[in-house]
Amino acid sequence: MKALKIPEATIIRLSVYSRYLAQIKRKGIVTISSGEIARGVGVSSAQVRKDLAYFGEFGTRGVGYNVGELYGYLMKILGLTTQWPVVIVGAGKLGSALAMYAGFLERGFKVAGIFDNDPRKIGQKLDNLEIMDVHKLPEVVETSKASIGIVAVPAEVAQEVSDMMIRSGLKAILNFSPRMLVIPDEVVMRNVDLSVNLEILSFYLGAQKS
Amino acid sequence: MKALKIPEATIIRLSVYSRYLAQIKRKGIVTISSGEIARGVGVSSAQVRKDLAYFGEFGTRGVGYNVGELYGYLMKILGLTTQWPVVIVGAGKLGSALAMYAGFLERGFKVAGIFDNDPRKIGQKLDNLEIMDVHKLPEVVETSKASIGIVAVPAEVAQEVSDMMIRSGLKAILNFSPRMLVIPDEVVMRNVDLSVNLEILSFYLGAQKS
DNA sequence: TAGATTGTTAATCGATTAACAATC
DNA sequence: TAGATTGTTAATCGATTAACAATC
Repeated sequence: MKALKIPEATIIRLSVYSRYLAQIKRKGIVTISSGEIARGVGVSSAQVRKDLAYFGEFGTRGVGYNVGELYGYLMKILGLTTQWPVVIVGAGKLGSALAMYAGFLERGFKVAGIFDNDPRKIGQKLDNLEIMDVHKLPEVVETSKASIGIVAVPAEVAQEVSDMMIRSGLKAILNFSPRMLVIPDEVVMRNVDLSVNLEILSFYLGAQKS
Repeated sequence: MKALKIPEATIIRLSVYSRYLAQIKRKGIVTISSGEIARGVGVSSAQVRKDLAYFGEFGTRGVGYNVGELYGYLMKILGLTTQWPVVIVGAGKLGSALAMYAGFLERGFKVAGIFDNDPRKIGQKLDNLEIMDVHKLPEVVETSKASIGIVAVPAEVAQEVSDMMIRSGLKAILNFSPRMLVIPDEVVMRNVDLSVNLEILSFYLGAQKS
């Protein structure tokens, strides 16, 4: 599929475009230009065309793009035409919120299980989802065919949990713990740092003063 | 303070370094080299030195950096030596989880108030924090001296909430809604997209197959 | 045909990496 | 002095922007 290396920034923007197009589609608009997409999401029109060009030719010169068609292509490129089962380890505040976050479901991610090692939490329900013993992880990964695991545990046990996830067969990890995880090359990982965004704001607020 | 333009990627890494140093400091280690920091957080040693060089000279040639000292400098640079009051609008799953997220408090962010417009939510308590009517926002921003607001509402009302935040006097916005917000130039904003990280994993998992 | 907009190439810009003199 | 490591400059790499031929 991918001949040349695609910048990660491009993938992020494709996700943004796809959501913007979903919104435009809902309004019943049929055709859109790169310039309109650009204005809608806050990038340049050249950027939009360049990003799309990595994957093919989706538009018509002189006309623009068919909204529904382009949306479909983007969802396909992003791998969002099938549902991804996801498992979460850590049923604290963050893990629980993520488990019930509707935004994931909207984009095709289904929580196949949430796990913890705290006996007081195991067996409790989050809506319809029962918190399971983390020892059940390998079993659930297998039966649900999950590929993606979310690490929502304290930093001290994040590496251990990540190791267990990989042993269980997960191929991708989304790490919410503020700790660098060591993983094999073939596993895909992303680190999400909730605090860092506030810290960047803090930095810029501070810089403004001086 | 800042003579030349500092890459945002540098700020993000400074935040990562600072947290790694906190961990090292707790272990009682006094001196560290750029190479060790680099290995600890997964970047190159040249990158570490370059990032620090934007702000001054913090090390000793032939020796390395004093852990506690460098940690202090980084916290100062990031503006984390004072506590930032933060307000959250939207007391749904995500907003509530963020309000109670301990990771923010650890890094100096204190939730000064959480707001909603749903009468069923107003008056309810999240731990010790009472969910307030969104009409009280301007008042709380003023009395708490908050500068930072977190948008945790559905996309449809995100712009409206952002406008209200800015009218209330907030100078920085952390936007969790998947919608581009229009804000005045002097306001700092960051968009956090929880789904996009899963989508990137989805993309790479898909690309591996072909 | 005239006007509009794509896809793509070349130019620019910015960030990372490599290398090394300075110096502890 | 010898070894280590910083701070900084220059080289490399990669991503964004500008420009325009292709074409609807």
